[in-house]
Amino acid sequence: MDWKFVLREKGISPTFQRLQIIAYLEENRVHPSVEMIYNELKNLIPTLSRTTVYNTMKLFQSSALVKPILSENNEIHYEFNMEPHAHFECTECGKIYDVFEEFEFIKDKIVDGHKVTEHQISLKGICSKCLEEKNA
Amino acid sequence: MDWKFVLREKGISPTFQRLQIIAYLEENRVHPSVEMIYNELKNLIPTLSRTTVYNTMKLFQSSALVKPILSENNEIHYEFNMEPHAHFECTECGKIYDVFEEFEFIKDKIVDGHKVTEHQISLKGICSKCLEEKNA
DNA sequence: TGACATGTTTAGAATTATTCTTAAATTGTA
DNA sequence: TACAATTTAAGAATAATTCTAAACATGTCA
Repeated sequence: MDWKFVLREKGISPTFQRLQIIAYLEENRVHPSVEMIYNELKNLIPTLSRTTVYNTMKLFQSSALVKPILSENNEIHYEFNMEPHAHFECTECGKIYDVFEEFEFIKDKIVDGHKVTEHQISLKGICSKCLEEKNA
Repeated sequence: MDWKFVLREKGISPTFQRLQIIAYLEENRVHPSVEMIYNELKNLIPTLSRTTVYNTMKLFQSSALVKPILSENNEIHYEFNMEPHAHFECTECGKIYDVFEEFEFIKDKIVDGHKVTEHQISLKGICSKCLEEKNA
C-alpha cells in the first residue's frame, strides 16, 4: 500500500513517523491505545516521542483515517478505519474484533430531523473462542 | 421514579450521593462527563468529592445503569441508558442527542461466530438546529 | 544545489484526569 | 441504640494528555 500517496491525498505530509504509524495500524489490526503504539514503535524509531503519537492520532482522526473506540475499561483505543463496519468486544476476554457483516445502514438518512453522515455500530457479547472454551 | 428501589434491585445501596447522581442523570439527559456531574452536584452536596463521582459512575456502569460514550474530542461522557437506542452527535455544535427510532437490532444474534448480547449505534452528522441555521 | 520558510519532532515541563489511601461518616441490621 | 460493614471525603499519588521551545526535516524557489 502506498501510504505516502494516501497521506498526501488527505493533505498530510508523509513524514517517517506518520508512515510508520499508519503502516503499523494497517498491519496490526489490534485497536491499540496511544501507549501501545508508542511501545511498539519505539523499537523501530528510538527517538519517537509520545507527543508525536498523540499528535498523529489526532491528525489521523480528523482525516478519518482512524476512529477512537472505548475499550471495556474506558480506555481510548484506535482502529484503522476504512470501511464502515461494526465492532464486537468480548465481555470475557476483552478482545475487540472487526465485524464486516453489513447491517441496515443509514448513511445520509434523516433521523429525528438530524442528517446522518457517519455511523458506527458497537456490539458486545461472548466471542467464538470464549464460547468454545465454555462449551468444552 | 423510585431510584431507591431501582438501586436496591441492582444490589447497590442507595446512598444520598448515588441517589442525587442518578436523579441528575435522569433529569438532565446531557451525557455529562465526570467533571460536569461533579460541578453540577457540588452545589447540592457541598462535600461531594470527585472520587465519589468516579466510583459511582464505575458502579453504575457495571450495573448497566449508564454507558460511557466518547465525545467529539475523545472525552468520556456518560449516558443514562436503559433502552437500547442510538446516539446522534452533531459535528457542528457537538451536542449529543438520543435517537429512539428503532433500527434493525441484532440482540442475541450470532455474528461471525460471536454471540451478541449488547449493542450500541452511534450516528454523526448535522443536527436539526444547525441545519436550520445553515439554511437561514 | 543552497538557503529560506514552513512544518514536524522531541523531551521534558505543565496540566488534567483518574486512582489510591485512610480516617471519618453513614448505612443496614439486630 | 449499638455494631459491623460499607461508603465518603480529601488530598496524595499516579497516569494520561497537552504545552512549550528548541532542534530537525522538508519542500520551494532562486
